[in-house]
Parts: sequence; structure tokens; C-alpha cells
Amino acid sequence: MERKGVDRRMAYWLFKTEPTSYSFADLLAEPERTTGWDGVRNYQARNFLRDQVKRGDGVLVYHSNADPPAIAGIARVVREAHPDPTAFDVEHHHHDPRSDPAAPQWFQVSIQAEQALEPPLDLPTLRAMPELEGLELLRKGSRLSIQPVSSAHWKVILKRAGVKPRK
DNA sequence: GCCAACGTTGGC
DNA sequence: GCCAACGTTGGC
Repeated sequence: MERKGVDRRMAYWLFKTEPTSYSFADLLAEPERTTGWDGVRNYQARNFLRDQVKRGDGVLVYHSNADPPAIAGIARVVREAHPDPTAFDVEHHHHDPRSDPAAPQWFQVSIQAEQALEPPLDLPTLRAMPELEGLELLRKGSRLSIQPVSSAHWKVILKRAGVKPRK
């Protein structure tokens, strides 16, 4: 098993997506249930992807602009930051004309679906859980598309969703 | 569709 | 560096 850098406790994240453009079901349908999480064009979110999201980390895949908005499934990071190819693709919706392949500005990680939440954990349910106080998603005005999730919040969310804790 | 909250842009 | 104008996000 490859080992890079110093040991670090596993971290947890919440990745937002609009299911009308890309849903958890789409991720499950990918080869190896894996995709590059492309299209992030916000610096704070980019910095998380580039600097802090590590292989093996847990990811909550959240459907925004959905009815109801909900955590739809769980995934794992299988590849750390690498340049987001859509930034250089002039045909692509997320193309960034200012970005230069010699000095990439935008990054993606690859994630692999682990399991769908059945049923999804919707936003009203999350808001009703006092243990989730402080979760970035629930903060008024929260818009970050890549958010850290504490291990305590991760455990509470998975327990509420009926997901067995993993190693 | 509305609009609050936030991020980015660009004139100065 | 300030900040008004503008664009985007995302719940409702």
C-alpha cells in the first residue's frame, strides 16, 4: 500500500451538486463508481480540494437546488488533487479562459461512490438534529460547495441514516 | 419566481 | 484599498 506524507486522521467532507446536472445516481453509474469532481470555481472550495482533501477521506454527496435538498449518498476520496481538465476545455461549460495548463488554477479530486442513503437525509431532517449544531451546511448563507465535516457530525449523520460505521 | 447572502470585478 | 455594481447560489 502506497504511503504518502505523515499519518493523519481521516477527514470528512460534504460536496454539493445539483442533481439536475450530476446526481449521486450518476456517480453510481460511472465505471468503478468513480469520477473526477470537476467544475469547482470558488477559491475557498478549491483550496480545500487542493490542500486538504486526502485519499481515504469520507464524502457526503449533497443535492442542492433539489426538492427536498438532501444528502443523497456517501463516497470516498480515491485520488487526491490534480488539475481539473474542464478548465482548459473551450467547449466545456466550466471552461476558464484565464487558466493556463502550464500553471493550473483549478483542481479536482476523484471520488468513488460507497452507498446511496435510502431514503436521502433531507435538509429539514438535518436542521431538526441538535447534534448538528455548527455544521457548515446549516449555517445561514452557507454557499461553499466543498465543506469540511467534523468526525462527530459525520458519525451522527451516518447513524441517523442507518449506515454502519466503517473501518 | 423571489430574494438574502455571498463572491467577484473594476473604477477610482 | 475601498466599495458599488453585478453575478451566483440555493432555500423557500
